[in-house]
Amino acid sequence: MKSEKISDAVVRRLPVYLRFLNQLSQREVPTVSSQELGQKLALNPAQIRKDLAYFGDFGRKGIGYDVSYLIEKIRQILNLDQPINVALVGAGNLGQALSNYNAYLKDNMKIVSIFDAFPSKIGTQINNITVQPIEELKETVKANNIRIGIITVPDTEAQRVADVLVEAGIEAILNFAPTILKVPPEIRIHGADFTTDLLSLAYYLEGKEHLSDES
Amino acid sequence: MKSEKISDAVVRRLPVYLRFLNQLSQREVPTVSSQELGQKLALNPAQIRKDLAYFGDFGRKGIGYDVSYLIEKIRQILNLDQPINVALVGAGNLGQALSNYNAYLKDNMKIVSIFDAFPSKIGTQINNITVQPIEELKETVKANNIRIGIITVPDTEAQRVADVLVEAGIEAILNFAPTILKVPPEIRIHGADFTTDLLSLAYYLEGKEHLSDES
DNA sequence: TAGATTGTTAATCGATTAACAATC
DNA sequence: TAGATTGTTAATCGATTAACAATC
Repeated sequence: MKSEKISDAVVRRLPVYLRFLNQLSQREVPTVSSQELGQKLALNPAQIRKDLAYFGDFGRKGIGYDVSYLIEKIRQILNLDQPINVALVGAGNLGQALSNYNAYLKDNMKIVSIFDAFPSKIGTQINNITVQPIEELKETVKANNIRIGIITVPDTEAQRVADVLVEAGIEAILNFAPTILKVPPEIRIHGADFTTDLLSLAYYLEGKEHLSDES
Repeated sequence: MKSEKISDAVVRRLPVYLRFLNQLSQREVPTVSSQELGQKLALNPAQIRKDLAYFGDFGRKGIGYDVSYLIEKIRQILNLDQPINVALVGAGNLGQALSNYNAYLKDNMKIVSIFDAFPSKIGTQINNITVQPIEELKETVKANNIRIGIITVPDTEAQRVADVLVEAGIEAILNFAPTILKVPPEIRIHGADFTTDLLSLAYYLEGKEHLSDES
């Protein structure tokens, strides 16, 4: 076990491990090797061992990793052994989809409040949560111990919403708007803009060569 | 201009450049420097110049990049100078959100068909597109020159859908299901699972130290 | 004991950044 | 001409992978 700084690349693989381990657990598989994990997750086994070894000696030589134990450990590392409250800002189509999509519920994460700026949205119910005006965000975040904010507003509003979230004391933001947001360095922010993903896929389409002008 | 292989990291930045350039274009800004791009996009200017130089000499020394010209070039590189048809598989909440979210329309990408396995969904209209059964996917993809597939079905169905898309001759897949899909190497696949993003954010929350057992 | 598999060091690979001559 | 900024090479940095002693 080292105490080097952990790179984001490593951290982002942890939920991937966790998800697959949960599947193994359901099937009551007792142990798993880095070999098998690597095969199923399309990762190098050495990388998996190294990732896990940053946090502790979780495996047993000659045996592999105990599935239940590793799940418990990864959940601890990711702070998922405590409930984490999330606020969603933007009750449009995407926001509604995310709030319905409660897959992270079992991981102790829960959207507890939803905000919108549009008057016609305010007061409506989404999954038993009443949509509140953004003016109430700060107070609600503090009162409900909300630590993560999800931004699903139009890109023109995203920076303003980010500012409000930061002011309210949120610690991390998942931003679905296609804009680079400016936040203080202590706030963790991940971009989740799928239009970027989709457009970049077009690069790989065949049938048209990328020739320079002077060809 | 080189003809090295272009890394995916570079390709994924191109849509980010494009998006910001489009904003500049709307404001009728004539030219932009790598310096300014870097500042606004939180990237190193040298990296931006290097990224662009892979594809051609688009800038002018002492001046910067002509906004309109660079937009045109990046669109060509990304194959966005031709219309690209997209199929969406999974007409649930997320799928509906994506199909409403027509931000990529202006980039020549268009969802032209929507598929679902659930009988109650089939025949319903989403944004003027009639939801079809997955059985019709192969034929429709071929008939409509659909080249990209978006998967928004439950993870248990994702691999099966991917197989159908591949068999239908799709060239690239954007997968929102939280599973690692197996596809032939010539198929480009990007994962867009936001639960991974969200869970990894929890790692960065303060207030609980990651101590080893023997501390 | 023999086979399997970890944790970790060293080697490799690739991506980012700095620096600067060329030139608008 | 002086200032700005590119394109590109070289230097740096960081992440991935290979290899293997330790050991279950």
